[in-house]
Order: sequence, then structure tokens, then C-alpha cells
Amino acid sequence: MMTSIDFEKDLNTEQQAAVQASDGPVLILAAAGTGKTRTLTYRVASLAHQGISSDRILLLTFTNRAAQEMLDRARALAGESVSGLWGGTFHHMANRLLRRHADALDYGNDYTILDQDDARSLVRSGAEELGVLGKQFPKPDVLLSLFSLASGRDASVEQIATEQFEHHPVNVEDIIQVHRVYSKKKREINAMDFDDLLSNGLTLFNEHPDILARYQDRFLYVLVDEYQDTNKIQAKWIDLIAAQHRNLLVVGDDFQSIYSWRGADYKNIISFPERYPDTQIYKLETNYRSVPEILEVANACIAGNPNQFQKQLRAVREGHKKPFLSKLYDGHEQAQFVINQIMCLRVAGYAMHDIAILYRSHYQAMELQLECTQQRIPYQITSGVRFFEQAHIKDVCSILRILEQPSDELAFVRLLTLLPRVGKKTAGKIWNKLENRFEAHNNDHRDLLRQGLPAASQGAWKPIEPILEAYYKENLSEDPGEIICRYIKTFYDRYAVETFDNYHRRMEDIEELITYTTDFENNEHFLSEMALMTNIDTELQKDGDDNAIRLSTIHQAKGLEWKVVFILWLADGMFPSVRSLEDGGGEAEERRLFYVASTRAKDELYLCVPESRRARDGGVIYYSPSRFVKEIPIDLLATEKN
DNA sequence: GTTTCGGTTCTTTTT
DNA sequence: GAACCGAAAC
Repeated sequence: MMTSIDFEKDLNTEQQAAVQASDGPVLILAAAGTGKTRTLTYRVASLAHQGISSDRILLLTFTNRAAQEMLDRARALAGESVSGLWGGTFHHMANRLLRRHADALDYGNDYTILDQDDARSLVRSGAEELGVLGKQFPKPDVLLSLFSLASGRDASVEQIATEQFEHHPVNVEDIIQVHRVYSKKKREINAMDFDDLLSNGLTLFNEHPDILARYQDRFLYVLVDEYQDTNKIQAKWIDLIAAQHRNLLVVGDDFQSIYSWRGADYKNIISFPERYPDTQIYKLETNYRSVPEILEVANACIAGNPNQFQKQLRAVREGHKKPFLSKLYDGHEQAQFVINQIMCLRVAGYAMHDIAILYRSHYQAMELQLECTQQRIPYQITSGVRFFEQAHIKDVCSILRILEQPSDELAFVRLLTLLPRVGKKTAGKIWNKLENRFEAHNNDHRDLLRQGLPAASQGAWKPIEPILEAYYKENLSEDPGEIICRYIKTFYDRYAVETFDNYHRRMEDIEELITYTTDFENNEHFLSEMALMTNIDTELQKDGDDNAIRLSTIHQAKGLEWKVVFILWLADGMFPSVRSLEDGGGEAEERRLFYVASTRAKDELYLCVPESRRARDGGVIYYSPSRFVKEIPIDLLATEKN
């Protein structure tokens, strides 16, 4: 048995009650900063303590970061007794099941996972084939998010498209056609996008009761983090897998539901007690994170939202300072203000990494980035482009993909179009000649390929061929890093230096990628993991710069905390953003976003309210302060320095 | 007919 | 920074 855990000492009474809840459905309403992760990990440890074998516990999270943190903390607490735990994101779990059972749904078990980029090009080529990609038609990204919404809400594309384009002259029938072609193409190349992982996971259970029964029986306990962010498909899947033992514990905070745009349905959490009438409900309201002045602002801002579980954040910390409201002329002045303030905070003893600047959208941080660079203030930003979706990373992975999955057209085309004088058309022709399949160990296939290449690319292709052969001869499927190394040596290094102005940085990324491959036992595992891994900071960049301030979107800041937080662009139209207000529930969600942002702060919170912005045509747009700021009783805020 | 190049425009949020 | 579009180059 492991060392004993002192539940009474480590947890407050609210948390203890939740951790020691008896079997059956449990709903934990955990407000921001109330020790939600702590409660969940202690629950896991407590189950292990009771002698429940950890491989019969399923723990679902939303982000890779949350999964990692939870597993680490559970292990620290309960040691090896939790090592067999099944834990990860929904997408990971679905992938884990589908790798075993995809054949039951007429997929190959070696299916590829498409990221946003891949999905986009597939949709584009579908739309091109149908000849609908004119000016009057939505762009691939718009179509994709529409398909995604349909999938997540378990609704038809027709329904979502009709809703979405109610007031626009868009041919819904064409959209349905594109969706059909897109789905067909995915089948042809044996690929699933992120949504397919979830929906196929559900289909697997629905259509194969025998498989479902196995997992229902297996998982005695199912725990779900961030339940308010689940979509319909996920909720159904959870209900199914927990149906036999009914030991379903969900943790969430409807106040922090900020993902409805991708199909999250906070009704899942609201209606949980109705779906499970014997639910035990526990509320966590004691906040350890923030000073009372910050919590008062957070409570005040969220109180007006309709349809929610009533919760009040109760502070345990001592009073400090009121949040500071700063009215500024424009983004430039805002940047100046933030930087001046940071200087003061430094003098007051705060470290760089105690400070975060949060904003609605990436572009709202541009002026600040500029200013920080000029003033030599180190900053760390989680940028819009995700590590694994950068061109050079995808380039070197395309060779791994085509080796692993002969029907992966996207990888094939990507690989070939890197060669000189080979573009989409040429690559497509060769792919057709190969009858939509490239087996690298097949001599005929390689001959066909070579013959299809224009003269200008023959020289570049030649040294790549031996790598393909070596994959089989030397059994390199167990060492994807070696494939990348050889590929770089023979081709990509030269390509990169000729193509990218920031060659060195990109090659460093690739070096990191190679190191990263060693964590995986083979190419297949590596590829399917990295498709699900979107942020570098979760895995590759754990050792973030300790001496830098953090710039982040609010969405990416969820679950994190800093001593000092600045919120930028609190202007009506920027935050809440114009686009989010267009559809009905938009304002409430934006308000929750503001709530999430303000509850990230431990000691000090700064609300920045610029009143104008340069328009594209050179004019000036004026904004009134964000409605969220106006809603806060003025005496809760400080407006002058004390 | 294809590919490549150069200029222009626009950035929500994530697995 | 990357997606898009039109023009130049192969």
C-alpha cells in the first residue's frame, strides 16, 4: 500500500465532501480557483486507496495540458497505484478505441488523423471538383467549422447551414454536396478529422453493443473534467460508457463555458441532475486564488447571466487592492500603459513570470508585442500558429505519413510538391497513375513515380528513394527520428535554406521534433499522437522562459493563474467582439470569457479600456467602453493610482 | 498548361 | 505570417 494521504488536512470541508462522495452520479460545481483539479486528483487517489484497480478508472479532460497535470498530480499523490489509469482528452480516448476497433466501422485501423490544415485542403479540392468555389461561396475554413458544428451538435449539415446563412444568398445544397464529397474523400484516403474521432467513437458504441459492453464493464469509475465544455456527442459517449456502473463524476463550472462556438453545450451540465435524478451535487465556492476585491468584480460581472447554477466566489485571502480601470486613447497608449505598469510592478518585487496580459484575439496584442520588443521586455506568447501545424514540421512529417499510410494522398502531394517544378497538378497526375496508393517498398510504384516527375525534379528525388527503401529493409518504422534525419541530410536542409528566411529557427524546431520522436515506440504512435497535440507549450516547451511576461488569449489562459493580470481592449466591439454578438447566445458567452479572464488574477487586475483604433482606410474608429466594464459597480474599481 | 513569384489583405477562440 | 490573386516564367 502507498503512503497514506491526509484528506482532512489537505482538503477543505467542501472538497472533502466531494472527494468522499459515495458511488453513483456526482456533479461537482467548481467555481474558478476553488481547487477543482485538486479535488479531482484526490478523488482518483481516494479510489485507488479503496483498492480500485486504476485501469478500471477513466479520466477525461479537454486539453492535453489538463490531462498531463492531472496524471502528474495523481501520481505524486498515490504513486504507482494510479499508473494504469486511462486518462487523456476525449480525442485521445476515442483514438485509442478506434485504433483497435476502426475495422468494425470499415476503416483501416491505420487511419490517418487530419489536422485543420489537411482538412482544409481536402474541403478545398472537394469544392473545386464540384466547381462551386466561386466568389459567392463560403471559404473552406468556414465550411469546416460548419461541418464541425454539425458533427458536435449531432445535427445535419443542412440544418446548421440553413441557420448560419439565413440572411445570406448561399446555396445550402452546394454546401451539403461539398460535405458529401469531403466525407467520401476522407473514406478514400482512410482518414478521420478531429470530429470524426468523436463521432466515430460514438458510432462504434451505438452500432456494436458487444464492444460497448466490454468497456462499460471495464470502467467502474468515469470522471470528467470541464464538463461544461462537452458537446452533445461527448455527453452521449460518456453516458454510454458509464451506463452500467453509473459511477459517473463530472466536474465543471457553467460560468466558465466558453466553447459553444465549437459545439460545447452547457446544457449538458445544466441538465445533468435531470438526466441522473439521483445525482449528488457538491459546490466548491471557496476561492484560494484571488484577493476579495478581484472576486467581487468577478461575481458582479457574472451575476447578470441567465440560466446558471448560482454560485458565489468566497474569498479566503485578505484584502489588497481594487482592480484598476485605465481609460486609454488607443492601442499604442495601452501598450505604453501596460509597459509602464510592468516597470512599477518589477520595482514592487514582482517577477516577470508573475505577469500575464490577456486578450480576446491574437491580433489585439500586436501593438504590445511591438512595444515589448522595442523596450526589450522579454515575453512569451502562445501564437496563432501551432507548433505541429507549421509548414516545416508538416513537411518533414509528410514522408513519415506516406510511409505509414500508403493511401495518404495529402502527405503524398505535400512530399512531391516540395520538389522543383512539381505542383498540385503534377503530383495529382502521378497519384492517379498510382491508382491512389503509394507503397514505397513496391518497385513498380517507385518507377511510376519517377517517370511522372519532370526532369527538373529528378535530381532532388533521387536521394530520397533510398530512405523509402530503408524504412522497410532496416525496419525504421520503429525509429521515425532517423527517417527525418536522413530526409534532412539528403533533401530538406537544402530546401529549407533556400525557402525560409528564418532557416535556423525552423531547423531548431525540427531538431526538437526529432528528440520528441524518441518518446514513441514507433512511427504510427508518433503520428497519431502528434496529430492530437496542438500546442508546443504542452509538451515540447515545458521549460518556458522563466524570465518573461506571458501574452495569451483568454481561451488559452483557462485553468492558469498569475499574480498580476492585464486584460486588453475592453471596448465594445473588441471585447465583446462584434462577431460574437451576431448570434443569440453570444453576449453571455463573452461575459463568461471576461469572468474567466478576471479570475486568472491572484493579486492585481488591470482593465484596459482604449477608446479608439486606427481603421484600415486611415480614419479612426471610436469605441465605447466594454459593457462588461460598465456593468461593474464603480466603487469596486480604482481609477487613480493610490 | 503549370509552376512560381510578388504584392495585397486579413487575422476568434481549439482538439 | 499565410492565404489569396494575378502576372511572369518555365
